Amino acid sequence: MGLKGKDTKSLPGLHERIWKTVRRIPNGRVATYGQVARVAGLRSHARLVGYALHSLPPGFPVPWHRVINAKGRISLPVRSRHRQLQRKLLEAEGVKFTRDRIDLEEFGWNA
DNA sequence: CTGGTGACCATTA
DNA sequence: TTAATGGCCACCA
Repeated sequence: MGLKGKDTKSLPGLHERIWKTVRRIPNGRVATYGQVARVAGLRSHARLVGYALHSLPPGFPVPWHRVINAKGRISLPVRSRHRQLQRKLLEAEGVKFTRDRIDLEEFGWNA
């Protein structure tokens, strides 16, 4: 019954769906791209989550920084400012990094 | 239509 | 532990 990956064509506003889901991640917690995709009902669209966040209008009320990759790391380019900003925002919420990694067992969102 | 791209992921070596 | 690989598919030029 549910969406099995291919019938996403008829779904309108995939980006909105994704943003909406990201808005549900609690303060001080993180979710992976794949997890966001699953919760949004878009199984095989982990990459689209990254794309959707990338194309997020500046100042749009979505906690994009709470989304990281499956390894528990920030996916943004090492050199970019956004990467530093993301880490800063997370640490300000109490998320701890061990080297460059976040313990998903401890800070992962229980959706 | 076609082909390239990517803020991904699970598996394998 | 990291690195490579194949799959994934909406988006864009």
